[in-house]
Amino acid sequence: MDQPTPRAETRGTGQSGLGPDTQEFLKALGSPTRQRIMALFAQGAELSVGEVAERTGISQATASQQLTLLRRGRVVTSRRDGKTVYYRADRDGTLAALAELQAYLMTCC
Amino acid sequence: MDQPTPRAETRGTGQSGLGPDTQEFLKALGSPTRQRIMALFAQGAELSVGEVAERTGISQATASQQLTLLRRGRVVTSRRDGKTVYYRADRDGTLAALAELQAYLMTCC
DNA sequence: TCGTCATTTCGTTGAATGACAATATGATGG
DNA sequence: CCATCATATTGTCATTCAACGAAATGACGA
Repeated sequence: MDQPTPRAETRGTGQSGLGPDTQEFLKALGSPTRQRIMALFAQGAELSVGEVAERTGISQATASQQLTLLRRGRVVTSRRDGKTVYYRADRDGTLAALAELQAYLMTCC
Repeated sequence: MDQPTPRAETRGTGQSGLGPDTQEFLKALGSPTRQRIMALFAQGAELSVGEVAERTGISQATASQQLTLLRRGRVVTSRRDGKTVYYRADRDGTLAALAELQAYLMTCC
């Protein structure tokens, strides 16, 4: 039950703080394991789930789950080529989250 | 099965990952409760532990603990005035973490 | 179609986190 | 000093999270 185009952009949170997307972004990057995964995507590298699992030493199931969380945080994007799903850093989502984070931090600093 | 030994890595602020301070920063802001706390510090407001506890509806002990985590993440700073400890947003720590986060995201986008 | 490979989902277990009550620490006034 | 107020720490429990193995889903070639 996965929607490939979930553009639920609830921008109306307002004064309560960050939007849900940015919150997911922070949560995604706040995990040491997911940070270790993200280190593999440096320089625009594109890796399959199996490669991520092998390089990080975690099982393929765990890699798939963690990559799903990273995708929910708009940190990576996925591309399917046959039976293989390739992941890479999500430039737009990352920059958007960073911009919102910056704007949010402007309100308290 | 190959032996998963991914240690001996992630040292310093190279491209392999973020520094420990920024990791703590992300972890601190990734919590909904701590985000709710941070929303109180908008516009440079300065609040005591008891005020944070009362406004968020959590106990005084929990407020103190969460504020300690936020301070460890360089998100807030504390100032003691008599028996009261006032917390406020840490401008320098926040900007430093944001800068490092930006630099880190440059390596993959 | 059938089998196989890569990924995803399911079900479970142990560790980490969040929250509270109770207690300890520290600071000020009498 | 001693009492008191505000904060920090400790102990405990419930919830959440990370990770795995096993099974289901989806895609391609024979």
